[in-house]
Amino acid sequence: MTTQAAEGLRDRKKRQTRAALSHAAVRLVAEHGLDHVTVEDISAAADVSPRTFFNYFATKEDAVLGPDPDTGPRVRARVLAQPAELSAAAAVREALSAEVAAVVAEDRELWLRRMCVVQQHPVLLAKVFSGGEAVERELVAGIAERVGLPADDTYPLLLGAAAGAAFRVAVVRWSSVRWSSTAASLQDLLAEAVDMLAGGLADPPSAQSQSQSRATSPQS
Amino acid sequence: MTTQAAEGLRDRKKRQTRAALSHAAVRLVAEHGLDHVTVEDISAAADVSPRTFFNYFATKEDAVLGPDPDTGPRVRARVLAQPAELSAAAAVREALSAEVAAVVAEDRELWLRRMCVVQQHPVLLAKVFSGGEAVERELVAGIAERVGLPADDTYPLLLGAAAGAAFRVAVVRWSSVRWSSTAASLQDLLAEAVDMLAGGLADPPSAQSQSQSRATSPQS
DNA sequence: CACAATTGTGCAGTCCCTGCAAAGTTGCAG
DNA sequence: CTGCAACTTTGCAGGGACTGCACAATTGTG
Repeated sequence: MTTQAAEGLRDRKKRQTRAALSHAAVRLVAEHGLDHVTVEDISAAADVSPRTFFNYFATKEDAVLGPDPDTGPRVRARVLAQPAELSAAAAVREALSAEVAAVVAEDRELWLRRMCVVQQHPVLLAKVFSGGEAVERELVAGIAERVGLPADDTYPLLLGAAAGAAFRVAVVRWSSVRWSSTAASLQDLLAEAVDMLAGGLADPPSAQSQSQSRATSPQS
Repeated sequence: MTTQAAEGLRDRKKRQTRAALSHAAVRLVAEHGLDHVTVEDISAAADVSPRTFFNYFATKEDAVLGPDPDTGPRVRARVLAQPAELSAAAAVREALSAEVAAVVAEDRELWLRRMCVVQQHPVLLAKVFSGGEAVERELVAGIAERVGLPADDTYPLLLGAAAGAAFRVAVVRWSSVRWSSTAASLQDLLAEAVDMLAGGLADPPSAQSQSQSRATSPQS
């Protein structure tokens, strides 16, 4: 499904090179830290010239966290493929959940290491879901198409951005909690976040001194 | 209010230098495009050495879109200062609305130009609300404190991230619509987005062909 | 095998960004 | 006002990201 049968030698090699660079980047950065790894190191580990590196990735960060090029279209297709009875928000939830499941199943080690890297370099968080970039645009396009609104309308834009936010939060919590006793799956955390969004961010789900008593407790 | 009386010559000069660099950066980039302006150009326009530039901003982009250092704490304080009867989501809405009003009133021209820049370089969108950076962290901390939850709990993280997403969407729509006939204010767009979030992203607010086919089917 | 198309590579060069140490400024106490 | 301490600015040297360009290598095709 991910690899077409009718694929020439050329495209296969491209995939391999790209994967080699990505894997090398993730491994080295997880091992030595982002700024202790140069593009030269990565290309050397992947057996290509440094110049070739930039034929595949625009920046060093992209090699570590950049999604492969067909992630966007795939997510978009997933959103449209959800049963028509689902609300748009539910469709997005299911689509993302399916995507996470597929991606983690396919390359578990890679993603575990990626999460280590993210934990050490929160700056890269924006790129995990490619904040505002290609994937989110495709997602927005899919939502827009599904609900029959223009892609620059508030609703698709907001649902797409909110989904990205939920995804980011899920990743953060997952990578910060996985060292503790409770090991929640990324999908569960994602579902939790999306459900909370769908619930309108109603006050707190489980605070101690909350709904009424907040009025009694002076804050500032 | 913004400038304390008890402020030495030193701090005043620092403020001035920072503002000069920021203004020069925004002006030049709006005029010539992001990659046709070098740090050297900016520092020259601000009458400081290139080296000094990096004493104030870590990156070129920060000089264009980076919020001044006390934005984070200010937003946090705003969240905590909202009346206790408000829900957390409502408090965030009011806080952001107030922040936008204050900031736009104080330096309108600067912000208009900033929006031009953002429109030309969507890559910078993440930095408008400093996606995942200082301001969002402070916002999350404020929310957490307000509702009495730890700052690494899902709820504060998600509300903060969602607010950032709403802000981004509002800015996008504002800067893409302001050339058309309908000129909505940034605050209105922000309120619209936050309300949509608070409504749980209920299906489409105004879809044409969907309303019936979806209305018959309940969401999960 | 010849030919076109695509991909890999080396090279030169620009620019971003940093550490360090030497100036120049400002604040302050004597 | 004078000397000292704290801080800021600046120049310099340098590493590393990234790009354009020309050329070599490889693959697809007739």
